Amino acid sequence: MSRPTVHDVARVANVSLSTVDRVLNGRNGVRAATQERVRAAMKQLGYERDLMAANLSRQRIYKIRFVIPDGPNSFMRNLAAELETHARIALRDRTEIGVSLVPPFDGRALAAELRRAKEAAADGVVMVATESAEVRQAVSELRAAGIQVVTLISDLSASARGHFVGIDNVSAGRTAAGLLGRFCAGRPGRIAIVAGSMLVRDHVERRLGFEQVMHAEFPELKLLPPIEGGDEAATVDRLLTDLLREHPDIVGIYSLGGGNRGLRNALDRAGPDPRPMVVGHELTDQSRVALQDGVFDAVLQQDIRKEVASALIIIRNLIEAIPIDAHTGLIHTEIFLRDNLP
Amino acid sequence: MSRPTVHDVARVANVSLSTVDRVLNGRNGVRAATQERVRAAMKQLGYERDLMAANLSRQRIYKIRFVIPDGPNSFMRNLAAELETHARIALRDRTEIGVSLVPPFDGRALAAELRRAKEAAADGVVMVATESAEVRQAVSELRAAGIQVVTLISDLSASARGHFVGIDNVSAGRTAAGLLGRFCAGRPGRIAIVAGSMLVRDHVERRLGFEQVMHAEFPELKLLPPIEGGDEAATVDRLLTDLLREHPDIVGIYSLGGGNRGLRNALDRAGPDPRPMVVGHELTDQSRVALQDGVFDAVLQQDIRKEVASALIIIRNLIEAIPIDAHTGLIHTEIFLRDNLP
DNA sequence: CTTCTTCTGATGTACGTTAGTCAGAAATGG
DNA sequence: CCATTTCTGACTAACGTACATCAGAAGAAG
Repeated sequence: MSRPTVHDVARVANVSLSTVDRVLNGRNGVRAATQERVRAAMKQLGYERDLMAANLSRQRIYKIRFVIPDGPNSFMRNLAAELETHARIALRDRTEIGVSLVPPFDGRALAAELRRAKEAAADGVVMVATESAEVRQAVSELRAAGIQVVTLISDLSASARGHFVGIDNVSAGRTAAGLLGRFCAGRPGRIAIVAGSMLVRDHVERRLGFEQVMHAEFPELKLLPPIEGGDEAATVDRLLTDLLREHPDIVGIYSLGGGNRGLRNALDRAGPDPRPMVVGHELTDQSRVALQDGVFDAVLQQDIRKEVASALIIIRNLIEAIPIDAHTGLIHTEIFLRDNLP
Repeated sequence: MSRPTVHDVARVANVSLSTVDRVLNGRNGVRAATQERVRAAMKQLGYERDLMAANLSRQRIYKIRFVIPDGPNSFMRNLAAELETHARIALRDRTEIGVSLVPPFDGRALAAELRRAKEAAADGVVMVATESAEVRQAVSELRAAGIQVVTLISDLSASARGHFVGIDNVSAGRTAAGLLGRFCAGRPGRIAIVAGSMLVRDHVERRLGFEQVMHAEFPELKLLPPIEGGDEAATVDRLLTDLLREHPDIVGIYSLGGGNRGLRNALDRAGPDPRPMVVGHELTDQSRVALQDGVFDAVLQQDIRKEVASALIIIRNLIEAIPIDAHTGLIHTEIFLRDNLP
């Protein structure tokens, strides 16, 4: 049996095709009682509109805008590159992808760009969020204008965004602690945390999860307050070099953001005496080499391709009001050791 | 600019719509020279047939058959359940999913079921492979009949399958060794390997990767030959109990298949003296509890939902001869510690 | 140059939906 | 009960492709 069509619905509800169409597309001019009859028929038949036929008919093209941080961060550069290739493929699915770059960790600039997406009449926006009142305000405006918003990689708190696609950053932080704690087994000392900025939620959450498990399971390891390197190699290098000089008893480092090149420089300069164990994030050219050289012991990673693919599926479902499978947006944190590098 | 249509191609190639259609769908009755002109026009315009319109027109429904092992194995039961829910969703994409269960580790039964799928004129088959000449033969027949074949979870060697969806099992084995080796640091002894059957390629590959890294990086740990429990709790229990009695110096266990309930029973019976470290596969109800109780130290896991989703995308692309993104089928091995259980 | 075969073009219908027009029916108000 | 408003039905043309039919053109063979 093939699936029911509008014709079947019309027949069962004892109305004309036009009326079914009016109900289906929320046009006015149908009495409440008749609407009910139509809806009942749809439910009875298990009618689901054929999205392909519908889109074909209405010549629909989904306009999706990605708003992502600019700058030297390798991870974000990979994201931009990934979007390039996706743009071509997505056209097959009637999806047009645009990309805007904004300064990182800058709520105002992000909010301004979001407003621009609104002017451009996008159907949906996918953004790497920075926490700020202005951003939350801009997101509300977008949704009020009927534009769907999905946060990618870094979420917004208490936000009106339709969905989040990315890893569970609290869990990632906990995992990092579980690994780093075990790796440092038997040599108590201090743990340094290198963050990008406490303005982005993913970094905040990773720190939170990390500290939870560290305190609970590895009390012999003392946590230093995080240094904020802005994901820039030079800053990380400088801050970490100072920190290492100040605390010679650092046995482990958790790098929960970018700027890993700076981290490596600082470590190389400090010398290999009792090399601290290092857990980092994001498999980039730098971190991959660092793993192979034994400078990094583990790297936590989110698969950016899968995230982009998920974000596209989710935002299209949001636009079409199709229920979303809870698992679609949940990206697992991958763990790389030297042994399972791809 | 919207994408070009057959009309545009016809205009540019200076032929009629009918001729373009004949070329596009490989019907005969077009001179070679004319075919060339049409193809040139398509390339020049960057024409891509609109799959949605095409499917709408030809009323195509993709018939996909999943052939998976039957039996008490929780992991496979989850897979079956997952397929149930997918079956409903997939209908939206003109995809009809059928499921066949076959006895596990039985090449003959699998081959017979594959032939049945051929009779049923499926468009594609997704199978959890068992290594056997009969199976390879049946797969060849399917492909000769124009039926696409994708292997899921466990691959076929030198096979004619169109694609494999699952984790890199060699890498999974290496990862397991990397973890178990580090966990056993400082207490040399023997390592037990518990497999399901050496007839399925995923188990063979996991063992291979495990032994690679164990020999290379942790030579102080001696590997025992694997026991084959057929993924059945009772058998695993019996074999492992014997093994533990025979070798009191087992410090680590790698369980690369199913039957984890039996493993747990055996361990509980042996008592907690110097509890061996355990790395297992697949997050099921049993293994989750085992992690929480500290009986398991790590669980490697493949996300079956993602695998099913990927398999569907891939087999549809195979059917339509759409190029396949190499990353679509690559499922990452997820690592769960007690700290990052979902 | 004719006859026959092989190509090609023109045309129409269909797929399931959107979206419009217009006439006529039903409900509402007075 | 009539005038007026609000609903409803019948019809039509798209969207991009598939597929069938038939007439006519071009080419090959005689």
